[in-house]
Amino acid sequence: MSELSSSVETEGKSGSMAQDDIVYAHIFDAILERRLPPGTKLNEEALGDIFGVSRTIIRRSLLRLSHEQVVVIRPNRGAIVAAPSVEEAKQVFIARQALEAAITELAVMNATAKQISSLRKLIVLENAATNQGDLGKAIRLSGEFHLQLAEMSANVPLLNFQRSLVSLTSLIIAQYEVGNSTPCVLDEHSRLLDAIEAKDVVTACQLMQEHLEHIESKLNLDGETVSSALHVVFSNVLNKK
Amino acid sequence: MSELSSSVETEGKSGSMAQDDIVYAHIFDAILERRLPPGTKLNEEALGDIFGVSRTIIRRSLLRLSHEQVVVIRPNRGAIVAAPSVEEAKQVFIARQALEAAITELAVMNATAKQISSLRKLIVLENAATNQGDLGKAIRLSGEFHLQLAEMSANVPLLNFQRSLVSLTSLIIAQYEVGNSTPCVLDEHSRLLDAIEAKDVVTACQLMQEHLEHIESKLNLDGETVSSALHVVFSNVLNKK
DNA sequence: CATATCATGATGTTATACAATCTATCAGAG
DNA sequence: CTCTGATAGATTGTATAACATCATGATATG
Repeated sequence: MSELSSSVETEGKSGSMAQDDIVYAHIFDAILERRLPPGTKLNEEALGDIFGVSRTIIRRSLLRLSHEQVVVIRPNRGAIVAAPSVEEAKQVFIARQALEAAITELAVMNATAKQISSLRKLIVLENAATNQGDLGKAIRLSGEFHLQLAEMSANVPLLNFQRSLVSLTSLIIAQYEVGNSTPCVLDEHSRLLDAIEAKDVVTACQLMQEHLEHIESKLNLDGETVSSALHVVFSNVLNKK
Repeated sequence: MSELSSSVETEGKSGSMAQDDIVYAHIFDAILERRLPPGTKLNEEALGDIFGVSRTIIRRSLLRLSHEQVVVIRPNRGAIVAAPSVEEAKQVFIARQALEAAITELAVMNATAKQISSLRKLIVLENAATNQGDLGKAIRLSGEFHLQLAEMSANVPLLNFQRSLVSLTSLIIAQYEVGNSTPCVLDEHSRLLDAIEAKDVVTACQLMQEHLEHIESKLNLDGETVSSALHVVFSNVLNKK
C-alpha cells in the first residue's frame, strides 16, 4: 500500500479515519494509479460487497468523487470513472497554469525547510517508482509532489482546487499519453524545488510553466479505454468473511 | 423567488431538476442571501420536514454544500453554515485574486456579445436591488456577476472553483462587513465590463484587482453571528400538508 | 460550587422495500 | 438475416425504520 498522506491508511492505525474516508481513498487511489481506467463503471452494490459496507457509504464516496470531477454520475445510470474529453483536458491545463503560478509564488514566500526536505524525499520515491517501472505509482507520486507544493502555499482553497486538478490531470495522462514516457521529468521537479528554496520567484514560475507545457506536449488525442474487473482491482481489500 | 440561473427554480417548470437539487438550491440561496447567517445549525430532521423529503436527501444536500465549503459538517455534531475565520477569509481573497486574474484574461478572449449584454442586464438588476435596500439580494446578484464572468472564460474547472470562492466571499462579507455599504461598487462592475468588451486585457485585469481589493478593504475583523429559526427562513417553502 | 451521572436528542450507519429507469435479451416483422 | 419492439432483469433513487454512537444539557452528589 502507499506511503503518503493522500494514500489509503492501514486499517487499524488512524482513529480519525471513518469508513467513509477509507472507501473514498481506496477508490481515489485506484483511479489515480489507473487500476480503474477512465470509463470504468462503478457498481454500488459490488463496491459495497468488496468493502463490506452498505450502499449508503458507497454512494457518499461516489458523490464526493463526483464533486472532484474524478467520477461522473449519470442520473439513473450509475457512476463511471471520468473520461475527460480533449476539450476538457485543454481546459484543465489552462486552469493548472493559472493555479500553479499562484501556488508557486506563494510557496516561495511560505515554504519551510521541513516542507522542502519532505519534497526532496518525495522526489526520491518518484525516481524509484519510475525506475521500477511502476508507472501508476509514479503518476500518483508525481501528483503528490504538486499537491505538497500546494500545501506550501498555505492556502486552503488553492489546495482544494489543486487536488481536483491534479486528479484530473492523472486521468488525462491515463487517457492521452503516448508511449510509456515518465509522467514528469524528474529533473524538472528537482530544479523547480531548487528555485523555490532559493526564493527565486521568477525562475520558479518560469520552470513551473515549462514543466506543465512539457507534460501537455507529451499527450496524444486518442485514448484507448481498458476495462477491468472491480474484484481484481480491489483484491487487496476484499471483505474477509 | 429569484430570477437567475443559480437561483431556485419554480417547482413545476424544469424537468431536469431533482428534489436533490431543489433542496440544495434553496439552502444555498438562503445562505448567500444571509437568511441563514454563518454559524446557523442545520438540523437534518427539521429540514426534512420543511422540504417534505427524507433525511437521505437532506444529508446529500448538506454533503454537497460542505464540499463547496459553504457548510461545515462536524462529525457527530451536525452541519452548520460555515463561519470563515479571519485567516480563512484572507486566504479566500488571495485565491480569488489569482483566479479572477486568469478568468478575466480568458473572458477578454472568449466573451460573446450575447454574454456581455446579459451581464449588462445583471448590473441593472444589481442596481435595483441595492436601491431597494435588499442587501441580501444585492450580494447574491453581485456574486452572480462574478460567476457569469467565469462562464465567459469557457473553462469548467475555473467556473467550479469560482462558484466555491464566490459563495465563501458572500459568507465572509456577511460576517465581517462594516456598516451597510453596497456589496460591490456598481460602477466598478460596469467599467470592468467595458474593458472586457474593448478587449483591453491590461485594464480589465487592473480593474478586477482593484475591485477585489476594494471589497476586502471594506471588511472588519469582528463579526457578530445572528441565529435564526429554520422555519421562519424557509416559510416560503413549508411542506403543504 | 464543582464534578459526575444520566436522560434526551441528534447523527452515522445499516437493512429493507419499492418505484422509476436503464439494459440486455429475445421474438417477430420485414 | 437484420432491424425493431417488447419484455424481464438489474440498477439506481428515495423513503423508512431501527439502532449504535456521540453530544448536550439537566440533575444529582460530593
